[in-house]
Amino acid sequence: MLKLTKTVEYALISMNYIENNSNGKPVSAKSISDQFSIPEELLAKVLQKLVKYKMLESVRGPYGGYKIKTSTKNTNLVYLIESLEGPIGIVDCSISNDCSLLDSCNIKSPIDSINQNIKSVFEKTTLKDIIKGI
Amino acid sequence: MLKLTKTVEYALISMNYIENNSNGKPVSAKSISDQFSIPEELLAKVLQKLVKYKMLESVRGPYGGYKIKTSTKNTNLVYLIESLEGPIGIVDCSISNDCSLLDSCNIKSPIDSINQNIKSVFEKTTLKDIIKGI
DNA sequence: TTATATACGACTAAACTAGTCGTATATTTA
DNA sequence: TAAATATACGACTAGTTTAGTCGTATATAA
Ligand code: SF4
Ligand code: SF4
Repeated sequence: MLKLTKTVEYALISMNYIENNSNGKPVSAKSISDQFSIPEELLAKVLQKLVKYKMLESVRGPYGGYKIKTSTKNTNLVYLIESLEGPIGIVDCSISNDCSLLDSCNIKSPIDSINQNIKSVFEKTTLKDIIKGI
Repeated sequence: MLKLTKTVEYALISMNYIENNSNGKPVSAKSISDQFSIPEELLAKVLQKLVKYKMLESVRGPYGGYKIKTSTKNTNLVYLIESLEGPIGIVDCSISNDCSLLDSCNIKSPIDSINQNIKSVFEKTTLKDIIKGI
């Protein structure tokens, strides 16, 4: 409950590792997977999504791999998480309005408020914070 | 991801409903289950846990049910959630120290900080806030 | 041309969450 | 004291989500 997914953790670990081990050269999925014992195919899919959403760029072929896009170091975690996992919300109705209790629900308003506070924690944290360590 | 469980939602809905429909008399699980179309046995188990952790008190037999313990209106949501679901933590290592990456992990420190911020959102919210609506 | 590495979708396994069932116990009222 | 009502509690099943695997295609350096 209230957990991040491994996908998100792998993304953050990778961004940090790439930033600190790149020197301008691309870092391969394999090298990250070795370093942290993350299943290679799984990690590759995560990195590919980060490329899709412009947080990394990729270089194919031998000596290829992934590089950080410096322009996205100010990206906040809501963007990263939602890119990987879809909308953040602590209950169904904060995402989709399809809860069957919606009409009778007596806690929606305070829950919405909590949800907003949770989101703002992730909004205030940027990739820069993760890459440096706080 | 980052979702509350139905158990927690049912607990909050029930506390709110009991508070506003009690008039000193106990409110039965059945009546709450009817009102919100929550499976009766499931709800009963949730309410029983709330009794176990002193947020409700129960009255057995006909005309029985559950009453709010006024002393616990200042209870915060960390206490309620952890009573029902165990320790709150956005990653494994914020709960149990048994992550296999613990030694090599390069994001533990910033993640710990985020985790603390998330917990404090729930710490700052009390049952009073939920019962009234914010 | 070969080896390396990303790209992408389909599939399986494992874990967690939600819901059900059966039985026991307490208490009110007739 | 019998019957009806309602909580107490543990075991079990079903459903959903998360994690991980596999197969195939494509790009590129040497
Ligand atoms: S409407 Fe109420 S019960 Fe349904 S998801 Fe929202 S908060 Fe939860
Ligand atoms: S040690 Fe790192 S990888 Fe493991 S749970 Fe903690 S933050 Fe996640």
